[in-house]
Amino acid sequence: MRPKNLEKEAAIRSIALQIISDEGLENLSMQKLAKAANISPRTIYIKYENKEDLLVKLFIEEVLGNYEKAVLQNFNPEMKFAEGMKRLWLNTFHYLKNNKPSFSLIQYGKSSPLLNKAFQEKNILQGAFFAPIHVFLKTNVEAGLIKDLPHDVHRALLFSPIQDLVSEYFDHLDRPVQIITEEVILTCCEIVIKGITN
Amino acid sequence: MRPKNLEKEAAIRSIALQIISDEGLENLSMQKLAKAANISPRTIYIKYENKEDLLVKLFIEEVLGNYEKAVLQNFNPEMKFAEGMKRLWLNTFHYLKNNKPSFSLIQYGKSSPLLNKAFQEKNILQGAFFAPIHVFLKTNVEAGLIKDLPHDVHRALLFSPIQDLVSEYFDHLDRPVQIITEEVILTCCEIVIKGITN
DNA sequence: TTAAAGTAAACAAACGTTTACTTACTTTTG
DNA sequence: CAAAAGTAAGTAAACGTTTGTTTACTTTAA
Repeated sequence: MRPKNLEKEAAIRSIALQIISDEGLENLSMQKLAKAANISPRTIYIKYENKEDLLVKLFIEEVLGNYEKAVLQNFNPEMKFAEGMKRLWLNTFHYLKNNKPSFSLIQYGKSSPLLNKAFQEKNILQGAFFAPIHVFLKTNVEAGLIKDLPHDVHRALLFSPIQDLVSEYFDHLDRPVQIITEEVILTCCEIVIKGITN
Repeated sequence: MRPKNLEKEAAIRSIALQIISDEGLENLSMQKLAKAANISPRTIYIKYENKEDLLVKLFIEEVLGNYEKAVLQNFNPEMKFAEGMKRLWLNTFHYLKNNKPSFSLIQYGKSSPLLNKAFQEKNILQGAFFAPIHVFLKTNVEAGLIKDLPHDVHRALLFSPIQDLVSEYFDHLDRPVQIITEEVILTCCEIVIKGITN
């Protein structure tokens, strides 16, 4: 039996992300993707059931999976609060600024009903993504160091600004000066820490 | 000469938003829109040049225009910082939670290259949206009350959490309890204020 | 009467997906 | 230990639909 060509599978995923990032999710078609990856449309259907299946797997496995890994690198829930937060913020910044296609699909995850639904199901049913962050926040709440709020609210307060700053980073790539530097990120992180700390 | 039927124009816009919110931008087609609005596809092309033109005008004029108006209601840049922030946060929360289709398109504005580009051009060339907020922040920086940062960075720190909380609000509509209440919003607003204040 | 607003029906192009076939590798066989 | 048999991977070309947009015509009110 002829074995699967794993390079082709990888090409499908990375080129799909590329197209979504450059032209938008609404402009990704199976035929365009096949042509760009230099394969037959049929080949995509060997690896994925249909377009929805491709998009959901791309989002959940490829993008969110790697994103989670990158963000949690060298992080552990027993770190001191400020130290842990800075680690998470810097990991997020460094990973996303070098992976624009992933960032684009993550943004679409907040817009597209298809991807949003897929994320919620995965997140609710199988225990959440980013479990160590859950533990980290819970520990710090119990120690009385930070304010007690539902986890989703914590997430909005502590991590939505860094995602917005990454978005600004990409917007500023087309402009004369880059205002979003590692220094700015750390300043912002301190501001967020100051707010949530008791 | 036969006059334009303004009701049809309004129907096109509101039904387009509805479809985008329910099924996603990638599932909005001109023919589907025409059928849902009970008009001929040709009628859309009397009012809009093409699909891009429709989407951009929907986003910039209809959605962002009304959103700006709602957020700035009863706000003025001379308010005390904490008071002004709470006004802006509550206006945002109340408007968006009652206008899910608008919120959906705003989210797409951060993902879709088409809408993102349209927003940046409008925002950079014609003086920004939300000009009174610019003044408000500048005044408070100059008075030494809040930290001095680029405006885009301020925006990420001060307003991205409220948008994320609205997203949580909608996610929790399908669940047994709503955790995002006006009380939670105000608590979060105070946390953000505490962080940015000198 | 005039002219833009509006409709029904159609256009070519592109869509997601499938059919019919070939290729390339593993396993079985003499 | 080669050669034949078997099988999933992969391709080229096509399927019927739907896409964005237009053509040819009708309606409406100044």
